[in-house]
Amino acid sequence: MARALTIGLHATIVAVTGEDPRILTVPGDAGVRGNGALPFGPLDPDRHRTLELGLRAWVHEQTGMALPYVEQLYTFGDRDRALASDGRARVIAVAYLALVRERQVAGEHAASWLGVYECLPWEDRRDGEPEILIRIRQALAGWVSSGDDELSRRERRGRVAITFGSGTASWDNERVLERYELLYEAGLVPESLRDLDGSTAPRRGVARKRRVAFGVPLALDHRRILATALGRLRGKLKYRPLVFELVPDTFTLLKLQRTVESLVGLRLHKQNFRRLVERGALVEGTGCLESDTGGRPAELFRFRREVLHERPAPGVGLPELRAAR
Amino acid sequence: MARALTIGLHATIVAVTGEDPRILTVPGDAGVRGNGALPFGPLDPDRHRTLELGLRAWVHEQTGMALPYVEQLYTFGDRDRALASDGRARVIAVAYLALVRERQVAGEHAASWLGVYECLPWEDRRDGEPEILIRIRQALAGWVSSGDDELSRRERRGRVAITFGSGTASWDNERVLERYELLYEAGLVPESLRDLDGSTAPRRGVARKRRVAFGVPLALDHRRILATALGRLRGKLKYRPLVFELVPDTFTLLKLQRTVESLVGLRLHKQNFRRLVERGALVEGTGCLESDTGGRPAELFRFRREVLHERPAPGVGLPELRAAR
DNA sequence: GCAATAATTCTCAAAATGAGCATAAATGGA
DNA sequence: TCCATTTATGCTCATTTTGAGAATTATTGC
Repeated sequence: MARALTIGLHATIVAVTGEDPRILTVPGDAGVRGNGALPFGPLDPDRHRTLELGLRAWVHEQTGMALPYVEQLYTFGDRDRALASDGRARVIAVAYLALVRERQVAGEHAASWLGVYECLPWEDRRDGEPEILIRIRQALAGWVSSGDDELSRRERRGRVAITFGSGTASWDNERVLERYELLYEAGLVPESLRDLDGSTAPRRGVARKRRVAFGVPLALDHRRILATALGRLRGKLKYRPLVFELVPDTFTLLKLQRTVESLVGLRLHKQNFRRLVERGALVEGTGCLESDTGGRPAELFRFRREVLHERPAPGVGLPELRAAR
Repeated sequence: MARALTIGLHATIVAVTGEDPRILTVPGDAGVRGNGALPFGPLDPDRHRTLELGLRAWVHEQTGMALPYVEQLYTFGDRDRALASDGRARVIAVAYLALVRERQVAGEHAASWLGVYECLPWEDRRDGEPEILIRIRQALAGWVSSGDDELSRRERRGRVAITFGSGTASWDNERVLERYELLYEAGLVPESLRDLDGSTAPRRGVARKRRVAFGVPLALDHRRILATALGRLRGKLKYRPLVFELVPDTFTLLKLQRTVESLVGLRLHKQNFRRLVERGALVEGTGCLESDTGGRPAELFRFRREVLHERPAPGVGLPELRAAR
C-alpha cells in the first residue's frame, strides 16, 4: 500500500519597515512550529481550485491578510528534511513569495513580523561585511578540512569559495539559498542536527559535536524557504519593478533606495540610483514635497505604471549592482 | 473523505540539433498522451527520496537517458486544466528542465525528438517575425473585440500588447509562457477547448466556435510546461553558462552562437558575440581547427569551467539581447 | 587565379556606468 | 541673525560597454 501524500502551501510574506525587510510569522507551537513559522497549511483538493488560491486562503485564515502580489518560488520534497510533524505521510512543500506594504497585522491574529536578517544575518552587507562572517568562515574552514580525502576537501573548498566568496570569486548577493544550504550541509545551522535526529540515514560530513549555529532558525524547513525567497527577490528586483509593491503610493527617492538596499543587502550610490530610476522612467514626480527629511525637503514620486506597457524588462536594473564605497 | 492527491514529475529535455532546439517526447497513447508527451510519471513516496531523483528514475525508465543537468521549473496544480486522465484524484504536476547534448535515443525506447518551434512556432524570430504571427494577431484582435464591455476589452488589449508586443511595447523574448497562456485563454490553442469539455465551469471568453489553433499541441498541459521551460532557458542563458550543457566539449564560436540563437529565437551580431564570450573569458581556444566550415577554418574552443569560480553571474549575458539587423 | 564563404581583427560613435563635486533648501542651535 | 548640519538635487568627467560595420585572412571549388 502506497504512502499518503500531502501538499503544504507555505507563504513568505515580505514587507520592508523602515530600513529592514521583515517576514510575517505565525506562532510556533510544539513540534511543527518551533520558533515561529511561515503561514502555511495543506492543500485541500476539494476546496482549493488552484494552489495559489489555497495559499491565499490559508494566509487569510492565519493572518487576516489579503495578498496583493504572490509568486510561486519552489517545490521542496526531500524525504529527509523536516517538512512536517506527520511521520506517516510524505509531505511536499510548495513555497510562495508574497510582497505587501508595511502595515500592522490585525490584532485578532497572533502573527508578527520578524527581521529577515535575524534569520540570515550573513546576508546583510550594508555596513560592510558583518562580523558574523568571520566566525562563519572559520567554521567553514573547519568543515573543509574535515573532509575525508583530498578530493573531498578540494570540492568543499570550491563550494565555499563560490558561495561565500574568496580571493578570486566575489560575493554574489543572489546565492542566498546556496549559502544557507552549505551551512546546512556543514552542520552549522540547528536545522541540520534536528533533521539528523529523526533520520534513518545520517548525513556524512555533518559535525554532530559542533555547537556553533548561525542565525535564528524557523519551524520546519522555513528558513530554507526564506533563503529561496530572498535570493529570488534580489534577482527579480533587477528586471521587474517589484520594489513598488513594497513602498507606499508616493515615496521619496531615498525611501525607495533604502528599500532596495535593505533587500539586496548593499549600499548604493545615491546620485546614480536617482539617475537610474529617472532615466528608466520608472517614476514620476508628484510636485508634493516631504519636509521631515532632516534636511532639504524631498519630492514625492510615484510609480509610473505605464512602464509595464512600454519596456520588456523594467526594473531597478542595477546592472552589476555594485556596492557603494 | 478527502480526495486523493498524486504528484506527477514531468521532464522537458532539451537538446539543440543542428540549428534547432528539440525536446524529447514519448509516444502518446489514447487519453493521457495525445500527441506525444513529455516523459513523466507519478512520484512514488516510498521509492523516490527526492523529487528530482524520482524524475530521473522515470526519465531513465522511459527513454534510457541519464540527465546531466536538471533544474526545477514550476509546479502546476489548477484543477480545471488537463493534468491527467485520472478523474478521481487531484493531480499536481512538478515540471523540470533538463539539458542534454544532441544525441540519439537508444533504439529500444520509443522516444523521439520534436522541434520546440513546431509546438511554439511564434517564438522563432530568427528570420524576422514569422508569418504565423499575422494570423495570431488577427485572431487576438478578434478576442479583444469580443470582450463584454469596454473595460474588459481595454484589459485584453493591454495584455495582448504586453505579451505579443505592439506600437509602444516591444517583443520580450522571455514571456513565452505569458504568450502561450494568452492563446490558451483566448481559445486559440486546442488545449483550451479540450479542457473546457471535461470542465464543470466553462471559462468565460473562450470562443468555442473558433477553429484556428496555432502550433502542434502535446498531451496534457505539456505545451504549457514547454513554454515555461523555454522562457526560463532564455532568461537564464543570460546570466549562467547553460549553453555549454548543449554543445560538445569543443565547438567553434559560430556553433556556439547558432545554439544560443536557436534558443533565444533571434539572430545575433557575430563579431559582438565573439567579443562577448572572449571578453567574459567564458571560453578558451584549443589551438585545433575545424576545416569543414565552408570558408576559412575556425578555431575550436572549449568552455572555461574556471569562470564558475571567478565571477558571480557568467553567462552569454547579452545585455539587452537585441536582434542583429 | 578567382569567386564565394567564413573566420578573425579592428574601428568608431553612442550609451551606460562609477565616482564625486557643487549647489540648494531645510533645521536647530549659538 | 548667522552658522553648522543634513539631506536633496544637479552636473561633470573619465572609463566601460554597446551596437554596427569595415577590413583582412584563410579555405574550398571552379
